[in-house]
Amino acid sequence: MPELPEVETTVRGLARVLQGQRISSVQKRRPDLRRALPQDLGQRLTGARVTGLGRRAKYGLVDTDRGDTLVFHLGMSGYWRVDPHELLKHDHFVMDTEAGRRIVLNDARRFGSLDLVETAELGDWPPFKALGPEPFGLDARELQRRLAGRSAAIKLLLLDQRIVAGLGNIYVCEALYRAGIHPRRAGGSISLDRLKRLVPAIHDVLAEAIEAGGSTLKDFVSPDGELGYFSKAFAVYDREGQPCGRGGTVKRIVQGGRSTFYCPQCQH
DNA sequence: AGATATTCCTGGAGGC
DNA sequence: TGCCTCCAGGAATATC
Repeated sequence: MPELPEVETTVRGLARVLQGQRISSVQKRRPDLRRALPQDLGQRLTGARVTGLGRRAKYGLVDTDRGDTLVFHLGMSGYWRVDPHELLKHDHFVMDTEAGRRIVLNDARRFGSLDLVETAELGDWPPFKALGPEPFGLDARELQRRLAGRSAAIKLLLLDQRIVAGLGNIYVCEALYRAGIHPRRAGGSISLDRLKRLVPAIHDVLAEAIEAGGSTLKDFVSPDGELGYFSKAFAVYDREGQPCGRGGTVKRIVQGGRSTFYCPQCQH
């Protein structure tokens, strides 16, 4: 599912098609995803030139020369296809460039979003305003400060986008495993020494996933249609009952209504 | 304030 | 074969 590495991979793929290109037309194939698409999306994008692409947390950003940024979130099932032969069920948004390229957003579950925000106002845009720091650039002391006084499980706190922005269920499980930290441990009780193992673990697992082109799981496809392969490298995620690789056996528990995978032998 | 539960939606998997 | 239930994912919202 799209977490930070998949969004990063998607943005890089879209950049190859969109960077510097003029948008010739867009097509809304339904009026809403998670929320309504902007009424004036078509007018504001048509004829605009793409000046840059970027990412904030799990959001992809497409800047235009009109001072607007198209902000997309892939939710749980969203993905872009490039130059598809045909349109499929759940293809909700189509954008064409003057160069004759096409990108199509498919999102069966519609937990994703598409917004058009004035680039200069992005920092004040409500969904961005509360976001914590990017995982890259986060250091152990900063994380310790953000966890201070919190009694909730570290697993849940790392999923909270206000504490760190961009982590999802998969990479939180993997990072905690790598750092040897039990997912139920109270966030505020973790020593600085242990956070100094956790932060690099987060960096490493994300960087490796980006390097691998994002994980596929069930329905992530990179923009050029190639499947990523990082999912083969999961140590614990979706591996209940299987060996963790260091002699332990992966266990599944539920936290906040969602599955956590960890190794009781390796994580304390 | 913090912690927890619920909601949105579809499709795939597994049970009978 | 079909019908049923359960589960996955992210984030906003509601409720304790």
